[in-house]
Amino acid sequence: MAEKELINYFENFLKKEPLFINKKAMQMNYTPENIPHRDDQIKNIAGILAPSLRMEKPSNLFIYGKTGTGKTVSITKVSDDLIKIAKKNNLPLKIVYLNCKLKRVADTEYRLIAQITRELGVEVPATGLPTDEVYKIFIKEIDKEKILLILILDEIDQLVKKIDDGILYNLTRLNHELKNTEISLIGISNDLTFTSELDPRVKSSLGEEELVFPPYNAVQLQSILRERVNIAFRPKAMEEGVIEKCAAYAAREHGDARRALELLRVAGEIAERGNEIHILMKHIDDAQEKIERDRVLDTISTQPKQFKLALYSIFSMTFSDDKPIFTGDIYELYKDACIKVGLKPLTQRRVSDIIAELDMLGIINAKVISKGRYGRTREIRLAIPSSTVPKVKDLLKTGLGL
DNA sequence: GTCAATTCACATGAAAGAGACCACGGTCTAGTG
DNA sequence: CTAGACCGTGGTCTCTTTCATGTGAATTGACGA
Repeated sequence: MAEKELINYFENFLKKEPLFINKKAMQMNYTPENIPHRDDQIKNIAGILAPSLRMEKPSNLFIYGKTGTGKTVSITKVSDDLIKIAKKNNLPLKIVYLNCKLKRVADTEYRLIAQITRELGVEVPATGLPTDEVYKIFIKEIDKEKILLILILDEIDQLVKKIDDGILYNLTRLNHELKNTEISLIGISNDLTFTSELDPRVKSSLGEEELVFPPYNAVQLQSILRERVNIAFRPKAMEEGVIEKCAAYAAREHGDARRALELLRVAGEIAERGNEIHILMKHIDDAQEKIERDRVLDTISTQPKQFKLALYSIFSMTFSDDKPIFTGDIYELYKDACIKVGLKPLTQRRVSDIIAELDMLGIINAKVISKGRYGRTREIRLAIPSSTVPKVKDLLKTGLGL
């Protein structure tokens, strides 16, 4: 770019009215003033938690709902307000919110307890201590004076999937050991069938109250989007029908409001970068593609080397609809690739697991089929658009030093 | 032709090992008065 | 005498390996029509 052009570009940039006026409102961790279409649920939660203000232990609560149905916003809203009131009246009420899905934060029993203790203001080493030692520290900390602790465990299904439900049992039973303090648990789960796999004892004590967050429909999504758009964008920033389209896209994905907001935000960013005055319909499509591509590239780049190698082997196969590929083929290719890179190949057992995990990540589709006399194996197909394959391959090549 | 047994090529489970990371307590060392 | 360096022990956590068991339908082969 020539000198003059660049200057012009910057000047134009400055002159141009920005699309966003408050981008924060479109970001995920933003808690809006209003949460539309969730009045009933919020009232419900408030009603259940309200006794805590009188220092009575609220019932344990269980909240279900698919992703992006407003569970987390609702609960943070209620707990924020609750804390405000408690502070004003000098009540010893504490609320700890934890997301169990976050890797290396709360995905094991040790780390969960350690993290809660940290939230309460006591430093605990990240590792090195026996688990019951951490329990002791935790108990000592909360039980030294009379407080009421409300523990919110988001994505609790992940926790139970990774460990077992013994930890929940321990937590519910903790109240018996505490002299001063009482603990209430709030579990949030994306998986509606979650409790059926729980130990009946845990199930009954945890699910004293239950609440379901139904998915938003397209009309509700529209009004949510409108509300946020008014805060985030300057007036008349988008073409007619853009919001409707966003809502429709997200409604197709089981009414995920988070998705809808992200879509609109990315569309805005694309429009801004393209020097457009309005967000157009086509920006939504571009955004959809970009989000998907970024997701894939992001998940792949954070995978360990062996995963990349396995994936590279998969992508080295030629895909066609009439000739699917199987685990055995991949493993042969994978072994060759290992030798090329100078890595010790893993066993087939492990590679089998890796393929299953890549399937979970949505990068490939691996279906277990039986070929009768010719054995049982996974039939592997691509789950990403073929247009992104070259990009992924490049990423893998540089990542592996091929 | 029919039906049960066989067989393949992995899937799936459980258990245990390796190696990284870390805290704690005890011992050693060097610097200080 | 004491603060800090340096070990050994014991703990968690992730990634793997090893060993064992499971599995669904194409194939096979016996059997009867």
